Amino acid sequence: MLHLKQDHSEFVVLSVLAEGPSYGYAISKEIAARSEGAFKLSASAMYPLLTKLEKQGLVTTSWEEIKAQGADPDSSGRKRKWYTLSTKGTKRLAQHIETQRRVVKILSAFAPDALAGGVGMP
Amino acid sequence: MLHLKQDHSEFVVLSVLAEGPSYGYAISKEIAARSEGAFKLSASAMYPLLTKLEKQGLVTTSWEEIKAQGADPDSSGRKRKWYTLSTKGTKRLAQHIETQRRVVKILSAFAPDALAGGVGMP
DNA sequence: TTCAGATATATCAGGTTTCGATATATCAAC
DNA sequence: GTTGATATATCGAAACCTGATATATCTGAA
Repeated sequence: MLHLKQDHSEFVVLSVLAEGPSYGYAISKEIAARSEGAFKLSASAMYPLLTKLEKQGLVTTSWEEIKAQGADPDSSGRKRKWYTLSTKGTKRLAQHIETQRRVVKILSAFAPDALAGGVGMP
Repeated sequence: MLHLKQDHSEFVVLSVLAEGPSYGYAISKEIAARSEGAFKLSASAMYPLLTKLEKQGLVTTSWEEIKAQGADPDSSGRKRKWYTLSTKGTKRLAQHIETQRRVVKILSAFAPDALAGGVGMP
């Protein structure tokens, strides 16, 4: 299982948010699901990262109160913080994709036999 | 220009050493050359990394005295530290290549249109 | 009904890594 | 002689990741 870091984390989170708003816990699960368990973004890495994205204006946020079925209307319930990709975030994602392409292409120059044909080939 | 970090740095350095022994400064230049200037591994990242590789037994080292043409035979001259890939290092490089393949493959699941076909395609 | 496990967010200390600056010293070329 | 390239290395500041910890709620099985 590969622990995501820095660039990959940001790319993957923005990528998930590109399909619609989501929140920390769900993003974490989505990453594990889409990577078939190969990628892991831990909670202690996730939340600081989301805060950073918010500060940079790549996402906007809003809180949701989660009421249980038949719960006391006055009870506070659980809270859920939704993250929505901003225009700036969309642009950043495009940059990440372009960078990733470049990196993969150049890395293949350091291991031609092994990496060439490694992606998108039949 | 992309600054290499952690995993990529190690992979690229081992990859260069796989073609024969080399030394810090030359490795740095080789990386810049092979990536057409796109990758940069700074000296302050290079030397700690090489020391780490040595401690892990992935490379073996030896010092060379560089004498200038017609220089005083007693002068100390410059020193050059050669790094040679060990058997363990060769195995590690193979692991890196395999990991890199996996990562690229899985990342493409997060940006299918953009990354699929990005490497090794006509 | 009780209790474990999942949901949900967040912070902290500790360790690693990276960057930019700095240091030292030799060599080649002009 | 003086600039720029060669060559290795360390330092402090900053950024980052991990594992642990904290808090609190909801769901489902025993």
